[in-house]
Amino acid sequence: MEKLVVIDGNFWLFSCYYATAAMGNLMVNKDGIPTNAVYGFANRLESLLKQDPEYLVVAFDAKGKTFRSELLEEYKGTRKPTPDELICQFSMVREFLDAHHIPYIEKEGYEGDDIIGTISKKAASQGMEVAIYTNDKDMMQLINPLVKQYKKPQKTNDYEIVSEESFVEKYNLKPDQMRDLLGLMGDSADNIPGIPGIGEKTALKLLNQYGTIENLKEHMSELKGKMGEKVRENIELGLLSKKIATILTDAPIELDLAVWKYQKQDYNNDLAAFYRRYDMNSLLKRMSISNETKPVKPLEYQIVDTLPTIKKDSALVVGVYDTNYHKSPILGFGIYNDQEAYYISLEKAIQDQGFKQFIEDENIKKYGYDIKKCINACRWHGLTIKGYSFDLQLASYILNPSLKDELKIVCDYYQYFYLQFDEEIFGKGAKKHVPEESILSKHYVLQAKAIYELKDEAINRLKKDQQYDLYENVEMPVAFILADMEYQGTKMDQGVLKELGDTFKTQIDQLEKEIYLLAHKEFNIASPKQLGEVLFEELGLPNGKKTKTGYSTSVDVLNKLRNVHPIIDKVLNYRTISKLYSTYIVGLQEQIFIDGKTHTIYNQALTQTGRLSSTDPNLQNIPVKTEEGKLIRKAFVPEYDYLISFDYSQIELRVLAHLANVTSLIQAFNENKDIHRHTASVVFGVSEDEVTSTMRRNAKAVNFGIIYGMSDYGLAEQLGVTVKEAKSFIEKYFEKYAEIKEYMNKSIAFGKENGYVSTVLNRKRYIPEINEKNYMRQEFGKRLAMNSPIQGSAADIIKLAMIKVDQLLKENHMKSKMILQVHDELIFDVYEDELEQMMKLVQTGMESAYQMTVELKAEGTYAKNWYELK
DNA sequence: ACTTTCACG
DNA sequence: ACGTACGTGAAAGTA
Repeated sequence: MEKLVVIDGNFWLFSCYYATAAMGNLMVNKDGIPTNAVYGFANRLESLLKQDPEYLVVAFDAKGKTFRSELLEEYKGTRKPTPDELICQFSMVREFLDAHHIPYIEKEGYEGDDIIGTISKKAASQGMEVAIYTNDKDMMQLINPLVKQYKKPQKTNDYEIVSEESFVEKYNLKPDQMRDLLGLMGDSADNIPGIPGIGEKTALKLLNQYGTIENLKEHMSELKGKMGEKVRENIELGLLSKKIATILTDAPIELDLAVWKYQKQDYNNDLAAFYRRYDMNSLLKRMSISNETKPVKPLEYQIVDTLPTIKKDSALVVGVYDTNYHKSPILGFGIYNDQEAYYISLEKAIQDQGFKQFIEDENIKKYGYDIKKCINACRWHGLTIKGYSFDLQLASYILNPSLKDELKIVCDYYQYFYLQFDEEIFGKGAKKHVPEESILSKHYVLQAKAIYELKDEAINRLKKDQQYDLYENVEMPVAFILADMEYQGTKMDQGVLKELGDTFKTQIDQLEKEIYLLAHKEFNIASPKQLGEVLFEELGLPNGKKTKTGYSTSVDVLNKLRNVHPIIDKVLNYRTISKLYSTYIVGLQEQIFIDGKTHTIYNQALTQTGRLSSTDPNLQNIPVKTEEGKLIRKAFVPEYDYLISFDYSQIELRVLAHLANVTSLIQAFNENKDIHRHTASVVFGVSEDEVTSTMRRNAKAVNFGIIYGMSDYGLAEQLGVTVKEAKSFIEKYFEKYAEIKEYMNKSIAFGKENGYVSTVLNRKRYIPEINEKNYMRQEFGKRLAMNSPIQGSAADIIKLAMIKVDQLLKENHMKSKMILQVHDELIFDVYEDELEQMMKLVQTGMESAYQMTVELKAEGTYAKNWYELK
């Protein structure tokens, strides 16, 4: 039997919206447009399509009034206004269906229900089965032996099927009587009155006896008591309600089965474009995984055991299997230029002279994607790649730092759609595996081809945006420096870690016992849920903040309770030590290679501001603020003789002084003053000698706050003062430093106008939030506009410093090595006989990295381990 | 896979 | 009246 699937479009869209919007995390695309409802809709549709429906159509409510509101003014009158974030998705879902080539119907003057009613009646009269996808209980009146309702329960993704049989069983009524039932009992969702005083139970009883409201009217004189009175009084309202609850089955709509016939497509470019436009990457991914015949650029290549002589510049892809490329296998290499295309496996490549000649010839330029990864992965296998001259990842990151790091996504950004996700080739999670060579080789050669073909486009875009200099003369050189730093690694003293770990472990055990004693029970202290229950329910401590899931037990909450109960101090202490133990003792120990060093991975194409980030392990957040945490740093030792560390003094404030051209700040910096003291003296109107420690502390907080685009509330929270006091600090500050106020306003205006802000080296950050309607998001956008140029320019400067210092080290033939970068700090592993010279070179390099109206100042020390530095 | 917490600049 | 400081990564618990 033929089957027609009808989707209640409005119901789906609303339920998808509220299912996720209620969680408070509204999904948006890159431009800040909410997409959650359409995303959910698309997900539901995709899983439905897996069952290959024969005929499929979606029904929507049309704009404007229907006959129902003519009959009853207050119809649907109690509905909350539809949120703006959903309204904008009405047209988006139609755009989605158009892209998907799925037909939909809307008709002025009719609701989606009436459309569904009409077409299910017509289809059933032709002997077709009909499946109506909705949870709306009004719709149950349409059920008959051929028409079934498919309701989606909240939790599962399976549908509950309501057939005529199951309906009768549940209500002891015919589906058609649903109209009478609603007419009698009313419907609060649609604000249909029904007969006041009659609820579901009475209505069912009456219908069992009289069948319809019309028949009830004939016999209503028989009814006794209060109930009889109510019925007689409002029977007309009941009839009107029934009329409103009746779904039309004769709307002017034709069965258009030829159009509704569902045709499965192998690949749909419109849909792919839609998913990309709204950042629905998982759907995009699923779409490409589910089909095998999507267009792939014709590709001819050879799988070779020995590489022929290559003379031309080529794209070179190194097939690194795991995310940590310092210990990952390499599967093989893809090589492409406009005349040749090869794949060679690692095994063959290692033994092949042709391959060796190719990668080591620096005159043959190579183009790659994440060249630092390629270079270092190869080094661990004894292969040296020279002549990498282009990195598509870095180029794309400069063009837009918000791009995701996967090559396929980046290629899509250039409208180059011929690649597959790594996940499609290798699978994910536990199912990740190496595919057969034909698939693998094709993937890598296609990637090489993409890089080769996109190189000029990327460079042209960089030049057009005047960002080529930043790419070519900053990011590219930094990539090579970082490669060396990572490979060089950081020597670890494992004895120190072991000993410190034992101490921490003892302390943890001790604290654990004490906490159990104070709590009168044993529980998992590391579980915020259990801890919250113990503190705020069992011990009855005053609870303040709540999180989405329960009580907040974070430091700032617990700190306020320190004097209330002795358990708090123990818990805080337990937290600190456990953190140190698990993250820094155990975590670091796991990351030490057989050479006794850690080899971190710097992500150079991740942060939105231009900073680096560090993983595996993260060496940019080694404890320093508390004494016990700082002890971890004793484990970081030189491989050679000493460690040197130099850090920029107040680089972000100096950048701000420069960008905003703040005369008095510039002067204070150039006179080498204590900047927070200076600020305090300016803001509080006293001489620098008269600045108290509180004044300095407040000024310092305001100085930091300024960089973050501070709010009075945020500052108050930070300083532990009232919002009013915080506000007056800020006002005074802006009064004294009027240039800063002016600069911030200018930044915001620029961001609004252009959709991005930029740094001293023309690094851009796009800020779609700044033009959103949502107040909170817009404010966030403004803070980004204020903060990003400052944080980003500081990041630019230290990158310049790295290049400069690296150059100085080379010119002076130093054997010492740069090993770490921590945002405003550079750390070196140095030989004793170079110590003095290194101290000078590093300082010079850092201080002369970039010319501003403010001088740059770098301060440094040397020591036998990281703990002793500074 | 997500949330909470906490380490850093 | 809203609800709030910028940028990160790792571990553990929860679902």
